[in-house]
Amino acid sequence: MGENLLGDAVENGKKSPRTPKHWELKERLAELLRAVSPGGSLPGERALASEFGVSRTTVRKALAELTAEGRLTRVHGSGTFAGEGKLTQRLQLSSYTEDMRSHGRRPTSSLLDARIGAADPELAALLGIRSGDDVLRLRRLRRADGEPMAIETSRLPLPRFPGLDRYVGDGSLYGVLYQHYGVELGHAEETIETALATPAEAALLGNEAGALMLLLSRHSFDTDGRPVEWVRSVYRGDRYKFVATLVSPQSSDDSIAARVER
Amino acid sequence: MGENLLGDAVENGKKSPRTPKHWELKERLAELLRAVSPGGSLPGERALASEFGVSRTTVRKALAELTAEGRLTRVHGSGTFAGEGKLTQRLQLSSYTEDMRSHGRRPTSSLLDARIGAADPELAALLGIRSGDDVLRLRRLRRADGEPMAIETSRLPLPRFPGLDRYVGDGSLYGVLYQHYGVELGHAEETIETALATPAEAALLGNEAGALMLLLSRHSFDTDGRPVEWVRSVYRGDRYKFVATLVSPQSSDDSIAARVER
DNA sequence: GGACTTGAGTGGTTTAGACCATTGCGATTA
DNA sequence: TAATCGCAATGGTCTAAACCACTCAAGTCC
Repeated sequence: MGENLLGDAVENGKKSPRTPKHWELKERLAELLRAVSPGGSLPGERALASEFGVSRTTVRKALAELTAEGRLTRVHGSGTFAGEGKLTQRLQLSSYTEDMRSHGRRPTSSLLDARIGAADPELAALLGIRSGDDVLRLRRLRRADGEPMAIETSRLPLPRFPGLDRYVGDGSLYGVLYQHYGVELGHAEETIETALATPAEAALLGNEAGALMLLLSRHSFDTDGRPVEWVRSVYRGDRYKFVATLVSPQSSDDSIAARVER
Repeated sequence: MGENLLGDAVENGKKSPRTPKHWELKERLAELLRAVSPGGSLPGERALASEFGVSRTTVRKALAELTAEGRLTRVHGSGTFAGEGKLTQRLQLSSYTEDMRSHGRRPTSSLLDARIGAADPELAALLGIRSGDDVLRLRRLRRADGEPMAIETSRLPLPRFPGLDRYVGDGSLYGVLYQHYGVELGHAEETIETALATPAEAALLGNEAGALMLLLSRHSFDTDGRPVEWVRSVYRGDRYKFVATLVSPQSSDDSIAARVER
């Protein structure tokens, strides 16, 4: 079995028995969980603690990991329930709306925030403007089938899109850019990393603070290669995964990726 | 300010002051952390607890989050230290080795495991073979500058690559596939999601069990569209992030060439 | 009937304390 | 000198207990 690999570090039968209780408990709870259909409920923390003969603290540590993995959902005054699966989001230039619909989900998006501020030097460089120029900052809450999924913060260079703030609503940003400014997206550079939910994000997402998140940053350019927007989005890690299709670079060995990156 | 959005849920001045101590503590520790250069050490848990007037449990909760975010590194009998930054890995068909080198890192890769087993129906479908056919399973530990970064588990259809198990070592798998079987990769489908490190993975990565991980699954095909391998890799979420370049779907293939010049 | 109150049960936070496992260094020893 | 031992400090695990915040349904009141 796979665990044998760990055994290598152990000299002949001396100090192997150091398996924390919450690991074992987590395994047993995961097993118990398999018998529960999505949305079904589990016993309370205190009941589990006495049933397995451990403290409530230990139970909570095991439950916390299962929750972080998306296998459990916990509701404060209510109980602990089996988790739902993960949705997938394709990494592509198409809009969130299009992509969700293609997965048979009903996407909605609400504007939380729209404000204008001055660009700091770093942001100015990203957006191709001068430091101190006006930047439009939009915050959106993305939902799928009514469930909050992600918080998206876009920043756009106002000098390039004068009056953009007046066109923006709950509708498609890319549609506005095309209709009013003739801008089409050409390519984008995305980075994906892990993060933990801040209290504010958790409150908006119906999540818990400290929950696992996928942090996606997108730097978009138009078909002429000029910067269009810079976006940071946090997605619920327990409900989301990303999909990308990669194509062979060999067709022209001097392909895209390696050289674009300075 | 942005946080005002949260205030909507609070009725007139009644129950706003519900900020857990470990949130506030985390902020203060993060601030304290800014004054420490990467690798520098922080006070011990007990010292922090008494200094901030909270219990050690609360300190540990705050430290745990900072650790999960990669801002701290903790070493058991030794101490707590400021974290290093994150490396980036490009999502592309090129090999791990190439990619790391292009970032100025010294990549190494060791074979942990090579075994042959029978494919279950699901795996058989992924690899384009019949259920029960032989599958070669390879487990590799990837390092950058000697530091363990990821565990990669590849599965390849032996009926398509007879004798492959004899060619495999610490070298390039894709090189072997090309030289002995004339196979070149055409495209791949990748998914990225969050996960937590299992005890076994943590032991190999020098990590802690329960640490944040990026789980990357890759389904690779050759230039003829036939399945070549199915890979699951876990990357340290505190040390890694992924980068992808997206191209516009509407302006077909030649858009790539256009973009390269940019 | 409808609105309100109440209380039991749930998960969330925090404490104080005990003990374990690992590390690293100083003192001791061969 | 070089190896070993011991010990103190560190982070890791676990407990028992208290209290808070939220939910929901049963009961109450109008």
